Amino acid sequence: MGASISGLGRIGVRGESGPHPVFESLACVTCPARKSDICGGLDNLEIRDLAAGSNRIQLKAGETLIWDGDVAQNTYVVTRGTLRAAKASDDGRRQILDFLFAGQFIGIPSGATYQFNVEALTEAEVCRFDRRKLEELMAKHPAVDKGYRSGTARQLESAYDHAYALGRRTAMERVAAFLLDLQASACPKSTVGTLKLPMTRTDIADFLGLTLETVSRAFSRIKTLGVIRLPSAQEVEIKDPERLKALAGTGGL
Amino acid sequence: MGASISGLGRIGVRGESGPHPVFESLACVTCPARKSDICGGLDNLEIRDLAAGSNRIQLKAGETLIWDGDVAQNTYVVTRGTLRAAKASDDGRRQILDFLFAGQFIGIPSGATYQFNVEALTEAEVCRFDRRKLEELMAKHPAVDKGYRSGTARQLESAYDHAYALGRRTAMERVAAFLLDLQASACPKSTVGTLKLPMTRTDIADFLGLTLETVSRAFSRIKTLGVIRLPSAQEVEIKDPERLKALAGTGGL
DNA sequence: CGCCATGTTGAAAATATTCAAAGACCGTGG
DNA sequence: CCACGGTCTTTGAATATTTTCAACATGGCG
Repeated sequence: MGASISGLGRIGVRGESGPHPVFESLACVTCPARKSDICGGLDNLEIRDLAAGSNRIQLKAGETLIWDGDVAQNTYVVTRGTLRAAKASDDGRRQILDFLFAGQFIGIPSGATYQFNVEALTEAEVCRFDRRKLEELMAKHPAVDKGYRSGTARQLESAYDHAYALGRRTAMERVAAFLLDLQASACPKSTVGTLKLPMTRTDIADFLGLTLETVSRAFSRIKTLGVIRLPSAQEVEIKDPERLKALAGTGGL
Repeated sequence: MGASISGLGRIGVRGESGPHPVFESLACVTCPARKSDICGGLDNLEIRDLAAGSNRIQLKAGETLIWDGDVAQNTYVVTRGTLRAAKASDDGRRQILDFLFAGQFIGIPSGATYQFNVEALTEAEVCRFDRRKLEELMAKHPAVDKGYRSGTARQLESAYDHAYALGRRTAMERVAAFLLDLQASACPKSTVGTLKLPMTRTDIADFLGLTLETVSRAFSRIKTLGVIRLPSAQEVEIKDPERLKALAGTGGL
């Protein structure tokens, strides 16, 4: 689906090489994240400014983009693949804060350092913006400022929904709601109605505040009820969205 | 502590009356939120712009400032008292997202409507900014823009910490960490080291994703261990902060 | 002084976790 | 091409934590 697009995006911009205005702005024009928060408000001429302040980074599955505690110098827009943002404590516990798909941005520092890790779940590509340059861009282009603001607000809202799920939903409800959220998101799909999960049961558990066994049991249960089908462990076909909503307990929220 | 301050703030600005530049800017100068995100970057001359676009609202304990689903027209800065932001589902479950003390702002809409309630826990006062005027102010004063941005980022970070607590901490750890957070916050104190809780056990439970009984048991347990003292149900004296940190399991996060 | 909301404590029940074992899947190398 | 090893997933049974239900205590306020 994004093969030719990302192919173009990489012309003359291998790995961490510096910006290259003409090709970069071309890359922007065809970028899967072209309509995303930061880039969305600019026209194809204005976007050159943005392209000049950014460059692409290729990530292999498992690679870490952001380390907890690192000095926060960049903000990234995901252009391909899936990443996860997580907090880990040194006793081994982990809480995944969000799964990041194409179009989302990450790296909103409140202080001098990042307070979470970001790792690639699959092969991925991100567009890197230097914070200082990005702030200049925001000052120059109100559309960038506004996009950044509304993107941050959306992330805050999503964090609030997540808090409700973690604090007040049962295991079954969390898993059902998770599948519905994925369906509505930019999560890869094999066909419409069939999700191709880029994350493991452990990842899902760490996102939902459960154990991997509990997640697996919930999947099995929902399958047994005939609400989903599992062609493979990574593929989820939602056969009955209405009943899935009922399982998610989406009664007024 | 804020008696004379809020007294001054109310000169000629009773209830929901309109802005009154001179007195308002005076109110700003002595406002407890003078150094907060939105107002903090401006000098006493520039702040008149802000004062002209804002007005004070008095709230009684229990009053609702924001209704879930309302059109998001305002952003508020808390100038006195304590509020709570929460999501409620119509089956009676509730998740408190944050307790708001003086200096914090609330009402960052990602869409057209608010997605949570905000209610006053105590008698309170907030400063209301019309969203449209606030956006003009952000365009005009980079300091306001920056303050809003960093305030939002801080809220996002706090939401992430909360997600870790809700997803991965035990009941005991959540309660212990909650007390430490309160101690570090603008939560009212009777004396240094003694918190004056403006919220009930039920509120704490709904914030921590627990039941009120579990919260009560955790308080009792921590008291029995000699780590806190409870002069009354609403007062918590932290006798041994180090052991409280240990109970919070703050081992690397 | 007494009422009503708030808080505490106990015992039983429910939910999710932990520990354990076995099965499925994937990629690699023989 | 198939066997092998490792990772991921599923499922079961025992255990732990938290919730639920219930009763009683406390305390602020009319």
